[in-house]
Amino acid sequence: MLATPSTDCSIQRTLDLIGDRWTLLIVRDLFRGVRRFSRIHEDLGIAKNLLTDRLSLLVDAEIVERTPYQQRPLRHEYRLTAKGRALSPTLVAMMRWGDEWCSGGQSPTELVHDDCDTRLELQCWCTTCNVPVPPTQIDSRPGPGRALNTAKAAHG
Amino acid sequence: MLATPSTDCSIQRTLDLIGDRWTLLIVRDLFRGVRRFSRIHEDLGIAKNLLTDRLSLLVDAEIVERTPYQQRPLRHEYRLTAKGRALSPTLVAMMRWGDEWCSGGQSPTELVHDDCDTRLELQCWCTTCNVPVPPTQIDSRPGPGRALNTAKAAHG
DNA sequence: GAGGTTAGTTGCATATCGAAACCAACTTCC
DNA sequence: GGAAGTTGGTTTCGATATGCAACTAACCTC
Repeated sequence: MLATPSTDCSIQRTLDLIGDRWTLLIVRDLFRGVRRFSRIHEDLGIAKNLLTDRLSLLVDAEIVERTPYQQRPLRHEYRLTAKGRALSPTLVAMMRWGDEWCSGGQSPTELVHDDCDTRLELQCWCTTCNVPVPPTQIDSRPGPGRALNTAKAAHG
Repeated sequence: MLATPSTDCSIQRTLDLIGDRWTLLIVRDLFRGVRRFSRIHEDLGIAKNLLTDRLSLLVDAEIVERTPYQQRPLRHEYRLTAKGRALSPTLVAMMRWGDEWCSGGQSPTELVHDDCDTRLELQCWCTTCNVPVPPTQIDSRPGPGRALNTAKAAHG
């Protein structure tokens, strides 16, 4: 969680916010509806001081918001913001990878389409052609956010 | 990088392997074709002892393989295995998130569909309905890899 | 008013990190 | 043939982060 000297890489910037051992697990719990300090604490087994620290970093980063769920005694819960919910594909990607490569292809939990109960895949999607795009049809190029760099074969 | 007591969660298992500040950046460099110790070292600014450590963990995890690229002096380079290349969607997801939320929507690098040059989104895809599935239409259920757990609203 | 619940803070031992120095096996330059 | 450079590390050590346990505070229930 260092202030890295702003390299022009979105992966780097993302990891600066969520790239430690606990943060994404906290976000996962919030997705699952585990929203209170004590519940997250017991679910993850994270030390309380670290949980306090990580939650406040997440709130600072506007990934999570802290809202009261009762007065007297005043208690807060933690909820994902739109920015936080946008981490969904990242978590899904990790989950699918873990399923495939760390659990012998057997998912502990499956994600399915609520309409038809089909197990979901994660893919790149072209909004123009309206088709999924496999890795082989992906090109990369320097984007509007700072150029100057070579950015040749930037990904796969 | 602790030996976590095997919780039934693929996200957890994935983070046990790649969930620290450097590992995914190393993987990103390998995707980009930066494969040698000294090049990764200077590109990331990572301490050499940590790079040695992380590379050997990646090799142990079979995400990376170490192969000689010359004899006399014997030198090795690091290449992604199939398991490592399968991390592509995870990196793409993080890249898109960082573009959207940490770079003011301005991508330093864009991924585009080679057919039509449209910037790509990463989404869940239902192979039955042949449509992209937004987070709100995702359900989750216990999978074949170990059941017993409650696994109610597990994701979105 | 004793005990429980929730959400923390504080203090301290230990583990991990980061920077720099050092090392070894070569190669190239002069 | 000796000096300096390159690559890929290992070692050392002070700084930082982590994990555990104890403590606190505000309230509620019995």
